Amino acid sequence: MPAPLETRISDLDCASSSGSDLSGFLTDEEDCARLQQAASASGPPAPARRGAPNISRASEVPGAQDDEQERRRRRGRTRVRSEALLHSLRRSRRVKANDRERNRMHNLNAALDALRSVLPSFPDDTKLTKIETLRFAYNYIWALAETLRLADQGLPGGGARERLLPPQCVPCLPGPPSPASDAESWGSGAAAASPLSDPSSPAASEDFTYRPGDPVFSFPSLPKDLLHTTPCFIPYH
DNA sequence: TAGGCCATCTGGTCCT
DNA sequence: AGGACCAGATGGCCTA
Repeated sequence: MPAPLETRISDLDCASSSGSDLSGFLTDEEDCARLQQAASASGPPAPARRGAPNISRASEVPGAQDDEQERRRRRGRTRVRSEALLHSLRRSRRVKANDRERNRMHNLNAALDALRSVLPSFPDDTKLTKIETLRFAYNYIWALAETLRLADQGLPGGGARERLLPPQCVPCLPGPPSPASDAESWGSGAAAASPLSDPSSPAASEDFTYRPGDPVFSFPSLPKDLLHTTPCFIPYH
């Protein structure tokens, strides 16, 4: 059985709105305040103050208990008011959900910005779109793993990262997963799950081809001028 | 002006 | 029950 309307309304958290731009709608605080005001107006009468005489409205208005039409009108007004309150309640919850959703998307965008910041830099005034950022990061990881794998195949003794990547690329790279950060340990996991054997890897897609010595980022949706200003993807000789 | 990208709103579904 | 997540809809802005 649902809680009484006035109880649910009083439970509303009125302090959580972020002051968002909701032109045309009530803010959360406004909604809550209005709901609570309406609830106090239409809810059951407040408990009598201690010592105050407990006198009902009906007894205040002699003859009102006999007026069936008046009671019916009051019931109708109460029902309409309750429906309006429920509508406002839904509205208030919707506004709060919108607020959370907005915040969630902001967090997602912040994560995308963080991802952009660790990808090799493009010209400062160029910002990758969301889909480009994800594709780029995917290819970037794949290419690093593939470069290490090929390098470690052809260059015994490891150290492929240092040999293959120019010094300016080092700040671009995410750190290795463990403190033992030699090329073998860094690349072994990727080699074990080689992108070449993965049908979802760029190498397995007809859109992507990778040959040693090629610039490895060549997915078609990225503008060519961006690709050619990428500093980090040509194997270092 | 069409198309791409983005932010926001919204209702449904899943999870805790 | 409430929050997180998701996908669709919508409108604004920008660019070719």
